Amino acid sequence: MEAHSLDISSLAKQAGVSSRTIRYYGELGLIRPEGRGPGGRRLYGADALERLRFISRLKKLGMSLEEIGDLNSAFDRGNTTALLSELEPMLNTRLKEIHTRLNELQELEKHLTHYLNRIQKKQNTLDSEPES
Amino acid sequence: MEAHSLDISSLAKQAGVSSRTIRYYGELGLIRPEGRGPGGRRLYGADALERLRFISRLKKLGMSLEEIGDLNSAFDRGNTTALLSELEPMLNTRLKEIHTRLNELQELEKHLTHYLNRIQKKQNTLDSEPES
DNA sequence: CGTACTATGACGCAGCGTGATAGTGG
DNA sequence: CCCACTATCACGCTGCGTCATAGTAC
Repeated sequence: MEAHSLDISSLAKQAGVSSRTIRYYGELGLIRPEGRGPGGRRLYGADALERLRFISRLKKLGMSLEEIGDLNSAFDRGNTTALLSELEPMLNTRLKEIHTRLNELQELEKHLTHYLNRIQKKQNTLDSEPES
Repeated sequence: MEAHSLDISSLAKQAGVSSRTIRYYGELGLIRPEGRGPGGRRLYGADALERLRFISRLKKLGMSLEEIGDLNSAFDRGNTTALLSELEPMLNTRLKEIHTRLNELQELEKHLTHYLNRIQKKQNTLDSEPES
């Protein structure tokens, strides 16, 4: 194909993911090779790298691959406005979930600390005391 | 069996879990019925309820079923000292993981907030400065 | 001629939810 | 006879890691 086509492992290295990950994203329809080289090998264009980085950023923001897939058409059209307006509610949802999860973990932390204190004091009431 | 044997759904209700969960715990060797009733139905003693509650408490502390399984022998022997001494390092590990996770989530929160701000600014820009 | 890499296919993981199918209690 | 409940499979979910098998690039 094009002179600047990348094979799967080159792309993987540049994007900081594994080849397996790229194949998996392919199964989900998140990325496609420009074409296939000899031996059926996937050949990717430079846009694939950009797309992989886009995916990685969204994943870092806690989005699922399914949600990311939902943004595909906007990304494909290069329609920034549409992309942003779809992205915003998703990220807000994520933000709420993170707050919830933060609270849960802080609760958990308190319980654990409490438990550990009790253990250290050898106050064994593990299997009979009710919990708050 | 014993007059106070419980069937799986009664036990489930009292323990606040599903029948499926109890069967699954059975597969993992976390709980066993005293015996089987007519039709092969599982019959549980009162100790099963106690054990399920123990499991639930540990799960609330973020422990995996596998870790919980490791505490089984101590629980079976009713050896509180042994149980506590095995439990403590596990809980400490959990606590560290929770701290790590808390930090990650807080980072994530910052990124999300930052991103959302940029989106809103971008949209404003795009709104006032239509397609060129 | 190696051997490192590729392709496809499929199981594994955590903790159950959720059917499917068939046998039972009351 | 009904209907609700039980029993035993077994797939689904999330995001790949990893192994198996076979073909291929260099």
